Amino acid sequence: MDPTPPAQLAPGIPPEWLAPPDLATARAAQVALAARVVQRDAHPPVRLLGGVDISNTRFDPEGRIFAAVVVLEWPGLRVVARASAVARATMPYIPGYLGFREVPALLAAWARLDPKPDLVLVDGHGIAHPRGFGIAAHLGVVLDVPSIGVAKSPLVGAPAAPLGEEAGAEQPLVWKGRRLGTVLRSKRRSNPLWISVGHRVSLESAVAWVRRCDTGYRLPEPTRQAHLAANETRRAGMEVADGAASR
DNA sequence: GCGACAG
DNA sequence: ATCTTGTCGC
Repeated sequence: MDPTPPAQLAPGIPPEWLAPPDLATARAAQVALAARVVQRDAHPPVRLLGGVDISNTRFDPEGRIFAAVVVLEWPGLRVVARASAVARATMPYIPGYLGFREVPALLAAWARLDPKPDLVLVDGHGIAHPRGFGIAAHLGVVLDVPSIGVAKSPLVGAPAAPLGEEAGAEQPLVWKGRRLGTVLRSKRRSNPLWISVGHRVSLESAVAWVRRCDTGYRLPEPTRQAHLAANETRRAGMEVADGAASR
């Protein structure tokens, strides 16, 4: 693969905050960065949508993270660009600190992406997080790019009331009496999606975009395509490693 | 102190 | 996140 161009960080983001030495520092960075999250629509007209995800290999001694970011045209939802990167995990997976583990790899892939999307859907929570700084908010603030959190399971909070069984049913996501997002059953007989603001979008728009990106699957198309791309990247990366070892 | 806990 | 093809159920 090509050398990784330096990803452009938003002004005022200390690079060392991307890889804190310990959890206490990481936690402090989250609290400070969470203050920068913009929970209203402050983005250009959306012509290009983005999707990001990562893939891991079970028991990988190298601890590699295969990141992928895709761009889809709107409307149409066709993939028009893709980029990927491989990075070494700096941290293990710790609930509440996912951003520190995955964002560095995503930034590397992002730097190689062209064109850049106007709005990105991230696999994970936005502000629906103990300190209001889930990975979607993390990536959004660090790049200062509009983002939406689309998680497949809860981290904090619960639906305000039992969620309907039918496709399209939704309930407010509430935690400690606060509205953090929306729980949406995107498909019948499937577990719901946990949607929350990432950065520079309102919750209303976030939910609307996820609904618009429905292509018949549980996951919205951008995130679904990113997941496929991340897996392809992993397989390709593994082949290279296997080939080098066996030939 | 105990249990929960995105990917 | 990942291991894994076919299979049972809606």
